[in-house]
Amino acid sequence: MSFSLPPSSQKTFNQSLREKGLRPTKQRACVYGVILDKRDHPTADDIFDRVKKQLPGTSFATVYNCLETLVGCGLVRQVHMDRSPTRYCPNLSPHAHFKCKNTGKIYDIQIDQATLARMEALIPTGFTADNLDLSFSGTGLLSPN
Amino acid sequence: MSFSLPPSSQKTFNQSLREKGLRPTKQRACVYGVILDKRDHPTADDIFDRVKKQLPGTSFATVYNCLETLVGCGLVRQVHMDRSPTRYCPNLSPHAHFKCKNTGKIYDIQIDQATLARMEALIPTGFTADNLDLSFSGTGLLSPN
DNA sequence: TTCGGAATTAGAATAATTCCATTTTATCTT
DNA sequence: AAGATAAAATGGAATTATTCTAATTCCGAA
Repeated sequence: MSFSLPPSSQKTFNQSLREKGLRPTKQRACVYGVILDKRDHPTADDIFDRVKKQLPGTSFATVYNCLETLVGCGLVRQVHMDRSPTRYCPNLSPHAHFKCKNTGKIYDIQIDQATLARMEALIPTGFTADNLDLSFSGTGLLSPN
Repeated sequence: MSFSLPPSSQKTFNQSLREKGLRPTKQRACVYGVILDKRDHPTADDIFDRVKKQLPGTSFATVYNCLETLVGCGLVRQVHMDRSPTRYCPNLSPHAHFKCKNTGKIYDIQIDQATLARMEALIPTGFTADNLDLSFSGTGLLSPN
């Protein structure tokens, strides 16, 4: 029925899906699990590899389906940097992303409430945003050049 | 030699390319021209169609090559919204983008200096950003639902 | 005016993602 | 508990934006 998720995540997982009338399948749990487990902003490809170790029969399409479902439930978020492959992130608090051009590594950067408010204030009247994306690219700590 | 660009843009165009030891070819001028002409954040595809009207022999690869060159010279900027096709924009002042989910239209939103400074202040010490992207998605003016 | 590197071209190749038709599974009903 | 039914998973083909490659053309300097 379910899969090896830490108990509190398990509960959130079941609830979020059930709220939308969706089934908490083992594939969905597994995908969610690997995203929670190693918070390195994996791509669908990375996730596929990790999921296959636990559920060998899983197909690529299923990984994409599960990811779409999890995003739809608000359990994970997509991270887009330029047109590189979509990455997935279980951090639901308001945060920006920083991509190091040397290492390719992506860092979460928390956004404080005041700065968030200022950014939202940029939106002209009459427009309603349901999504905000802030990202930086450059060089991170310990990166030469 | 060159192409139909407004005189002041023509000058910027020639200078920016020459600074990098690149040639101001007619294809490059034409691509730059269509981006300046209709500031609707066109995709490479849109640009290809518009360029072909003026220079029928132009290939897709050339459009991509020219765009890459223009971006490299700082004459135009890429706009990325999720994983939809890259769009191009000649607005070089600090601005965010708002994409209306109903119409697909993209709007420029100016970013004031104070807000820009706050966003830059989010970057942790030791990190150096050479690029900042802020984008919103939601519903724009006059969009039903 | 000729040479050499830069730019352009057409088409093939790649990579991420989505689609489709079929099979399997979970849940609901009895 | 068994069967019905709708949802989910599967494998492979298809799509789409973009990049690559190899051959040709062009421009600018000597």
